Amino acid sequence: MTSAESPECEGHGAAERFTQARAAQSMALLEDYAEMIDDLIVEHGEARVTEIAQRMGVAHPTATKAVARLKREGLAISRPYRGVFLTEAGVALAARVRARHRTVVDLLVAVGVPVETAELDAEGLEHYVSETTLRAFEAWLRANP
Amino acid sequence: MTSAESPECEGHGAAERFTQARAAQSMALLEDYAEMIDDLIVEHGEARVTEIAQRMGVAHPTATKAVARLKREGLAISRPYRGVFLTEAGVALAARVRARHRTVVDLLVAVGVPVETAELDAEGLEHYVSETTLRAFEAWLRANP
DNA sequence: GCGAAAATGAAGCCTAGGCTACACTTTTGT
DNA sequence: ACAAAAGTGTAGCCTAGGCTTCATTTTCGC
Ligand SMILES: [Mn+2]
Ligand SMILES: [Mn+2]
Ligand SMILES: [Mn+2]
Ligand SMILES: [Mn+2]
Repeated sequence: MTSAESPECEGHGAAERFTQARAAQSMALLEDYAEMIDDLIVEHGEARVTEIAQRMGVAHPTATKAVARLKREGLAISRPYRGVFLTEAGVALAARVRARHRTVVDLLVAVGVPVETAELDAEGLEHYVSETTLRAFEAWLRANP
Repeated sequence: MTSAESPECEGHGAAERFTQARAAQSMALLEDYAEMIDDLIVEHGEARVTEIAQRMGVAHPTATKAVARLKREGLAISRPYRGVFLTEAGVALAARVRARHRTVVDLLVAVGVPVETAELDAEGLEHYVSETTLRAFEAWLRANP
């Protein structure tokens, strides 16, 4: 539309895409930390801030801030100088995120992306895969084994 | 690896994934604005801040800040109370981003994602698709027409 | 041409998410 | 048992990217 052709041809469809992408972005950090904390608990029985920071590739106060946000959102609990643990909601999120991550990697590999690259890209991609798209991926993978 | 089995079994491979994802994220905003400004110039001959803001779904000062960053990075130029234009580098970025966006949508649709959903998800996904993955998508689409 | 409307700029506030520096607590080794 | 080392918390700084509010400029209608 050059300016005001029809009252509402588009112009509102465009913004929605970006708004949704921004919403997904705001969950990305939470999702990655939840999954990683769950990994650490499985491996070590607890998740320590220092190791979370190491694996995320950030300084330890950065990890501390992320944990604070997880707690604020009801996804984690912790006490001073003790390990970090996930709430029920946190564990559920971690499980969902881990499954989605795997599906994304599987689909990438299935269409010819090298495994190494698939692992790298999936870490960013996963957070923008909607439920609908995820189900489409799963269906396609089942149909193309 | 419970703690320190082998000197460097892993623990450094994990962080790289997140570091790469963060790097991609820092380019996402620039990419979307460059593409949109290019769209507007093609449609209207120029890109006005108000319309950029409308299409991005943000307030106009937010768009102004984004344009300031584009200028700082050598991707755009503008003068007070006049339209925004792209530099050669900006036009090149826009073209690359537009092509990648289209490829991502095409691949999603090809594996069974509804077009509407593909358009929504692609707006976030595109920024995390590496060159290697993009080429794999293109090859797969050629092989599965 | 001029006044009203629209667009733009500028200032200032907020949160998220990075960082360093430093203080404090816990763990560890002798 | 106690000193050193490791881990953790806190404070404070930075940038990006949202927002509102208000001043200024341009554009438009008459
Ligand atoms: Mn991730
Ligand atoms: Mn992941
Ligand atoms: Mn985008
Ligand atoms: Mn796009």
